[in-house]
Amino acid sequence: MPASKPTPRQRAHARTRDEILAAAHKELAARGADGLSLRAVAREVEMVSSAIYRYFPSKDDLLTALIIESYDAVGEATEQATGGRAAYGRRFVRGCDAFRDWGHAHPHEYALLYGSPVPGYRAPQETIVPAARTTVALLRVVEQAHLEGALGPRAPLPPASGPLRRQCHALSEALATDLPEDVLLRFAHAWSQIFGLVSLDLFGQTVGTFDPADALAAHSFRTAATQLGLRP
Amino acid sequence: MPASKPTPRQRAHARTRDEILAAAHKELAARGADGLSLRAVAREVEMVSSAIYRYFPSKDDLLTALIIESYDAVGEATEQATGGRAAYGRRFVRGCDAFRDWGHAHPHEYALLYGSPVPGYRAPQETIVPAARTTVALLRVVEQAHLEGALGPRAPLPPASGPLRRQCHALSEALATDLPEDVLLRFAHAWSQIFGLVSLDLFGQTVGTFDPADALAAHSFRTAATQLGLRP
DNA sequence: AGAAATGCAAGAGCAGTGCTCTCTTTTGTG
DNA sequence: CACAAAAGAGAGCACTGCTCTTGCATTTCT
Repeated sequence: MPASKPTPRQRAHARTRDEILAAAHKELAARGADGLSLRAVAREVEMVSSAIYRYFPSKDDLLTALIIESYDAVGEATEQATGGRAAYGRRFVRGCDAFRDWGHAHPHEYALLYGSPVPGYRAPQETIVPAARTTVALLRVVEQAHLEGALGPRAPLPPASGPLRRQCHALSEALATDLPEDVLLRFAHAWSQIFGLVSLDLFGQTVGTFDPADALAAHSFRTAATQLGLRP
Repeated sequence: MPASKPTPRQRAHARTRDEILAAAHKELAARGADGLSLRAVAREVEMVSSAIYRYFPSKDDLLTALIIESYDAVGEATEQATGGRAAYGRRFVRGCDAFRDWGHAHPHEYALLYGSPVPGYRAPQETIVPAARTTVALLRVVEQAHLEGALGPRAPLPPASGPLRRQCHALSEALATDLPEDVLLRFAHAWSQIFGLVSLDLFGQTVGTFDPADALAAHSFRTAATQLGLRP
């Protein structure tokens, strides 16, 4: 039973759902994740609060829909940025920049996705795939570089423990990639660094040190690319 | 006007304040930052909710007190771990482990300190110093190693832009350290990586990849230490 | 075309929240 | 010991998520 025939009723339902979602996004951007009030959303779309429950069984479900949309947005942005024909190092850095820029443009969404988990909220299965898009976009750049033999010299890495090597192996299979273990590890570290920097920046942890963090971010991303063996 | 003579009344006030704070900590640990309800705290200490306001003017002030306590706790833990006479690389890694362990032991506190900023809450000035303790503890290890000339070889770094060099310079003065610019930058990257990894882990961003993240964490911290030129 | 089924919005209401105000009780101190 | 200051109690306001019932509109079937 695919969308063989969207009845007028279904169309109306979907349209209202989208309206609610748009209003919720607006609220989220304006007031943040826990300032997000179902009643405020209801006011925005000129409905009574209880009517929202016809479209989203609970606030968590509304939140989930928002999270998925946001993951897709940031994933899309990063994918876009990593495309093109530039050198792999450049594409990687551009992807990082896109990630950071998106965060700056949507701080509340970023906080929702990458910040403290909302208490009582358990991320459902369907968020996992969109959540991975950003990371995978960056990883694909490294993968392409590796496949073309364009990966330059890298500093030696400490030896990996048994469990860690097993996780790398499992991850390789899950991602259907044949990146060598050490590249995978380097990528994990690079992603930690990138994510850490952007989070420190957006969560206000850089005040009094590297604030604004633009210059540090540029240097950090470039360093990460270099450590991965990506050439500019 | 220092605490020249704490009157019985002041003592009682301080005692009650501490009780409230302890109860709030308990609530925070149990239910998380926005599950933290003033009324629940009041119930815990067997007071009526309005009575709390004699001790904390608002929920934000209570939160601030909690934040400072928590920053001090994690800072203390990290400082402890970086002490001793072991090699600098070991001490650094131990500090990282302590940071991560504290986060695992107090996930809600970690989220409060390092996660999404609580909406509407603006961290007051007095949180800045305790907030820096953890980072400074790790930095001091690097500093000591540098002073003793024990900093080993490091991979080359991309060139730093003008603004970045200025920030490094200002930071050096603020920290009263004479670490060279490149070491400061490497430290910033290392801290980003450490922080990023712990946050990814604690915020559930590693599911399906490196989960549990213990092995990756160990490798990450070791790598960070190596990149800083710290010898095990 | 008329009747039945269905989706939908509205409204009231519950239990909870932060916070303010007033009033009474306790308690340390001149 | 009397009194003023501090602490606690309680009611109340505006808000929250969520549930349930009640009419109304629209679609679908006969």
